[in-house]
Parts: sequence; structure tokens; C-alpha cells
Amino acid sequence: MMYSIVETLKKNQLSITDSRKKILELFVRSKGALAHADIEHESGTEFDRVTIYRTLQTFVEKGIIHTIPTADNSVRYALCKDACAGGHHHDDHVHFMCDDCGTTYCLDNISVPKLSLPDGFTISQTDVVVSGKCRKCRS
Amino acid sequence: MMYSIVETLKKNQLSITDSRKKILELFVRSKGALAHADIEHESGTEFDRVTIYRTLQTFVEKGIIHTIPTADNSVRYALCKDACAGGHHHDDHVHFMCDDCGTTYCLDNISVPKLSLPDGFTISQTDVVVSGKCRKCRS
DNA sequence: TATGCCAATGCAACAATGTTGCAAAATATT
DNA sequence: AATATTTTGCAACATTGTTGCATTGGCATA
Ligand SMILES: [Mn+2]
Ligand SMILES: [Mn+2]
Ligand SMILES: [Zn+2]
Ligand SMILES: [Zn+2]
Repeated sequence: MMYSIVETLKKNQLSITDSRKKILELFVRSKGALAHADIEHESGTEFDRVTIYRTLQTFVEKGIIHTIPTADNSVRYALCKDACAGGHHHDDHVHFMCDDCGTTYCLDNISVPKLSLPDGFTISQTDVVVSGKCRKCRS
Repeated sequence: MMYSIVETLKKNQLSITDSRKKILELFVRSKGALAHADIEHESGTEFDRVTIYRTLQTFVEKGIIHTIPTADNSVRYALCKDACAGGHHHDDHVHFMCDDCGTTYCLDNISVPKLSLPDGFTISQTDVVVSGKCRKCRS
């Protein structure tokens, strides 16, 4: 199970730049999801805020990371699986956000349930976000 | 099926003010969920932005309205059912947001499915938000 | 109905988050 | 190495949300 930063960038026809390498590396090393602010902190003053915004946007478009809806309406990002290449996302798993520590997990093994909706509604995407206490924070 | 604005405010021990009456009335009349900006538009320059924020916050605390997580991380609010009084929310229904018109619906009849999570995770809340096309927007 | 207390509002100031245009710098292509 | 293309940093701006404080208005009580 290894992840090659440069390979991923090349595979997605992105030029290899410092910011892209460093930011993608952060995601690979990180356990949970990252918010824009996390990245800004971790990388110090190395990159401009705008660059981080644009890099995240590019990664989402390419299917390298996906956004995670959260109960508190903050924006978080996490690595996609291989299946998401080419701008098409297939992250049909449940997300969990800890009420205590705020860590956001991709529960890759828990897939989102199929729902039947009232007549006239067509489904393009289903997001399930669970809140509660994570392993570390239950006391 | 009628909804008394003043009754609701009294029941929740809130003093009857213009902003509270008008904003609650907007929710009662509205089909879908409302964002802060919607309310700001609808009510013109009648109320200060800050008043709207504080009113929404109060309504959420009292269990008069609930927030809706959306895939695009914008904050929306919708009326609660009676069961939510006293600050305890029981809005265990699925939410739907139309990709075209942006209207956000409470699907009160579709309840969120029970999930089993990995060991160590405890669930306090489950949010399901579905995107797609609504009745009006399917072509 | 008038008095007075307390809660709610408006205003100003600020913080956080996100977007855009453009020149300079870095990367890719030849 | 020279050139063409992309990406970056900066500045300026827009939007969203928060806080403190003086003023206003609602409500209870007399
Ligand atoms: Mn995920
Ligand atoms: Mn709802
Ligand atoms: Zn935790
Ligand atoms: Zn629609």
C-alpha cells in the first residue's frame, strides 16, 4: 500500500510544483480529513492562501481528493480512492465527524445505503455524515 | 394543519418582536429551506443582518427550526416538527437539494437509515443529504 | 395606562473565508 | 537553451459570520 505523489500528479496531467507536492503529501500522511485552515497551518507561510485554494480546487476536479459535507458546514477534504480518477467521483462511503476532537474520518468500508425517494426526485449523489465520538475520544 | 406564529414564540418563552414574527412567517410560508441570504432579501432592509443571525440562532436553540447540511456547505434552515421543542431536535429525516434550482426539501417521510459503525465509534447524529433533480426541474 | 426592568435590536468594528485580475516566476516543451 | 504555457503571489475585493455597546422596545407589575 504505497502512494506516489509524483505519479498521481502525472497521471492527472498536472505539472509538478512545490505546492502540489507538499499539499498532496499532507493528505497522504494525514489520518483524517483536512480543512483549508489545517493546510495553511501545517505549511506555515510557505504558500499563499490563494494557492492553497486553487490547489484544492484542482485536486477535487481531477478526482484526487473529495469534499466532505459536515454537520457544522465546514469544508473538509480527504484523499480519493483510485476509482475517482478523471473527475468522476465514486466516494460512496459514510463519513464520521467527532464531536469532541473534530477529526473527520472516511469510513471506506461503510457504504451509503440506497434510498427510495418520492416520485419525481432523481438522485445524483447521496451523502451520509455521522457525528458522535471517535475511538480516541470516548471516555 | 395550521401554524400560529405567536403561539410558537410564546410556547418557547420568546418575546414577540417584529423580526421574530416576520422571519418565522417566512419559514411557515416557504416551501423549501431558507438560507440567511434568502431571508435578508425577502425582508429587504427591514432588519439588520446581525438581527437575522441572532434570530436564526435563537430559533435553532429553541427547536423551532433546524439546520440542514448540504453538499456545497451552505447553511440552510427549515421548520421543525412539534417533536423538536425544548432545544432537543428529532429531525431524523432525509434532506434533498436540487442541483438545478437549489431548492432544499425536508423529506419528512423518509427517515434516515440505521447504520452500524466500526468498533469504538458512538453515534450522536446521522445526516443524510441527497442531491439530484427535484420534481420541477427534471426535464 | 403609566413605570421600570430586562431583553432584543442596530450600528460599528472586526475576523474568517473565499474570489478575481494581473504581473512575475516556475514548469514544460521544442 | 529558448520559448510557450501554467502556476504562483500579491493586492484588492466580496461574502459570511461574530462581538461589544448604546439605544430601543416588549412585558410585567403596579
Ligand atoms: Mn471520504
Ligand atoms: Mn428537515
Ligand atoms: Zn475524536
Ligand atoms: Zn429543482
